[in-house]
Amino acid sequence: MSQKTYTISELAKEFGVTTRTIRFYEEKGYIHPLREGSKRLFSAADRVRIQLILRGKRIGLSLQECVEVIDMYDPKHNNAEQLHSLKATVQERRALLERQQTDINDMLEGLAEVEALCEQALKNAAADEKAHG
Amino acid sequence: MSQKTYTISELAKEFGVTTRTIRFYEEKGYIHPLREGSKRLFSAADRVRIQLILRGKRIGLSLQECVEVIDMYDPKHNNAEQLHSLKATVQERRALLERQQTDINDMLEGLAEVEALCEQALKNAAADEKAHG
DNA sequence: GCTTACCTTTACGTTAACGTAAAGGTAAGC
DNA sequence: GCTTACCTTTACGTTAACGTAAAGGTAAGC
Repeated sequence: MSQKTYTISELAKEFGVTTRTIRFYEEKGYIHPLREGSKRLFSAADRVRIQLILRGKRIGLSLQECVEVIDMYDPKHNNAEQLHSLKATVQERRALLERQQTDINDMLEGLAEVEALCEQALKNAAADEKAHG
Repeated sequence: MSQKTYTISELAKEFGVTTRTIRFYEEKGYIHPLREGSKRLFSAADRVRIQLILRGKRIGLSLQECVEVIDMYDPKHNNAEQLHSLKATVQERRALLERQQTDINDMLEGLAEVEALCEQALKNAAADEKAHG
């Protein structure tokens, strides 16, 4: 049984990006799909990798940073000499992400307040309408 | 008693950005410091606004998006006609931020695992060292 | 066999968010 | 009065992450 593969437009549609975006990622060496003739053939692993890249992007990482984080999950980069520096990188990234969480929480709180104010004002406007309109 | 003001380099230093960044924000109309002769004088309100912009940036908003969110807090934009569209904008932004939180949580979990693996491998390496070195 | 819907490469264009260099004004301290 | 440390404006440069256009190959369906 051969593995399931995907075309470029299938993945583009699934992830809500253009085919240009996916080609760009290959151009930069972030993904390496196989070829069938000249056409790209994406494996399940390619698909997951693109998914991870886009997830990283959503939290504000650059593409470069995305693949750095993703490659941390790859066992072949875990040779003993690099473990110390890898750990440092992970912890640094972690601190940054935790700071982002704080920022997001602050903003969500603020937005909840504004939303409540809006609803109150809308109610008042509606009551006003009823009384005078 | 006159209000406390700040120079451009004071704020740049406090927030860890260059003076160019702050001038750029004014250039784009995101802040409007007063002038004393040709020199910029930043009020406490200016300072807070810059702080909010930088906080927005940290969670991946564009400058434009930052000021849009910030201006939601400004009562003078809350006239009745715009409340509905304002509320929609707020909720949209909120959904996006919550998605980002999910993404960040996923990534933190993954990084915690990798970190644990690293520490284990380092321990093993140290034990190995002791046994054979 | 010809449309239609895909796919390909090459290559120049675009926007955001500043960086950087040039050229100069000003106020404080020795 | 001259250095030092600030401040100013103008203007061209840079990087990331694609967009877009041109020019063409291919496979399926009528």
